[in-house]
Amino acid sequence: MSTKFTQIGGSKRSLHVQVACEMARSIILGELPEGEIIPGEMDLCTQFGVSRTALREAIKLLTSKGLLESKPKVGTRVRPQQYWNYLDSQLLDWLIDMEKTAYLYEEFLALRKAIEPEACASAARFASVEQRMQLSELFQKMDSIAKGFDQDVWVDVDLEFHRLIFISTGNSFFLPFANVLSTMFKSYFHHASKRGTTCIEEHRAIYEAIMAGNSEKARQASQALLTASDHELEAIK
Amino acid sequence: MSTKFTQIGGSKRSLHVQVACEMARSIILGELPEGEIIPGEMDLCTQFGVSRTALREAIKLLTSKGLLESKPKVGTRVRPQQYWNYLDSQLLDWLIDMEKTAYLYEEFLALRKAIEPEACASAARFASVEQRMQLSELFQKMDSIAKGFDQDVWVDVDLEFHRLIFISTGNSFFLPFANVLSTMFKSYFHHASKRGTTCIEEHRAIYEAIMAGNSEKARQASQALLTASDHELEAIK
DNA sequence: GTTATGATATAAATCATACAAATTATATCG
DNA sequence: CGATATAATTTGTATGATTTATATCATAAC
Repeated sequence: MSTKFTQIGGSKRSLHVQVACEMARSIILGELPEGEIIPGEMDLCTQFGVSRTALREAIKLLTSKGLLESKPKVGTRVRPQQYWNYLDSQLLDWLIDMEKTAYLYEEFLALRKAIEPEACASAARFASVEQRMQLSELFQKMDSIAKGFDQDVWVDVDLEFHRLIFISTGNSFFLPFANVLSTMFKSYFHHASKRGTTCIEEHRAIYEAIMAGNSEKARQASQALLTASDHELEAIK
Repeated sequence: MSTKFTQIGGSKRSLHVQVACEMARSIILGELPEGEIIPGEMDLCTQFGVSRTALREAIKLLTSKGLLESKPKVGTRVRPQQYWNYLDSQLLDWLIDMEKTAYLYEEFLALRKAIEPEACASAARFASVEQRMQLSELFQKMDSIAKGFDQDVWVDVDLEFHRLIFISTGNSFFLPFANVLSTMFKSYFHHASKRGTTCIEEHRAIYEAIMAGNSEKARQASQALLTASDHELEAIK
């Protein structure tokens, strides 16, 4: 286990987050296998070159995300992968910066196909008056941007559109998806840089269905958009 | 802000988790409104009667779940609700122990309706040979338990059945649902104590469809089960 | 008057150290 | 040989000192 980790320092993020990120990396890459007891706190402190306070806060962070589990005397062990909370935006942020994680985009699209049509249907039924106003405002912005296409601006507005839909469901459990979606989008457009389709007509269909309170139509429109996204993903591979 | 929190101590769980739980409670109940700066570390230490170490680890826990956010000089503030990670089993565990959270069961059922049919469909396509064997074993157990019905045993096996389906999708993003489902199930059967329906035939339909690799049938069977669950929930209200 | 620039106060961040508690392993005694 | 006590190890908790980041305000430049 000697000198597995490199010294930390220099970056802008807080120390314990950097340490947590490094450890998460090791765990995800399988350098620290599931069930394995990781080195003791003191060992890790010297390896990372940080104090025990910082290290422990890093461990608490990873414990909260389901990656670690520690007991007095026995040590801190890596929990089985099935307990990792992939729907945590911070964890996801660390994941997608790694190699061989392209498959995550496909898996995420599969999740979206399950969840977003239902979210759109719910939004059509439960969105408040205020939320419908916000959605209307947002879509008008999208519509105008779609013509003179500017990718950076588009991503932000597109994201806000989908986020607002999740919020408008009024279902607490749909909220985390908005955040995860945000993380995935940003990373996706960052890596697969130049791409140009806005699918504005598909978005319009969703928008109009939600405004009309037609949940069945909203569901179908969302499915249509995601099928289009599917073709995009194929084109890139 | 004086004496908002009571002294901590006595329970079996680690200190920082108890503190985190108490703080989460206050936040969720709105005693600490969104955007509000919570008292400084020293204040909270004296209020809870714990050291700064314990308090800070508690804050890190809540930060990881999206409830808090802290910056030097400015303090630690409560993040807007839309960033809270409701799909974190620990957070959920704290939530459902509180009053006026019955609505969570309904919201969760709505989420299940979106996600589980797709999960079953995926499992039918992607489950490995080993996973199919495990599922077979599990269902036989369910079938035998369903006759001489013992609630405690049933819940465990039922849970394992659904968990295995999520795992069998091979999609990382479906894994967290298994854990959340587990938390919700346990709480549900704990509160609404005596109830007896196993829906064994609905489960059988799912099981057989997955084993047969018939994803469309698996999807429909799952929908049928969830509709039955819907009626159960109605009966309790 | 408006906009940069820099000092300062403050709260969190980090460090270092000490002690407590829990659990495993070992050794001792009946 | 078995049960119980003891010791050793690892995480858990506590505390004080020190460092770093940033909002605020004062000052200087434009």
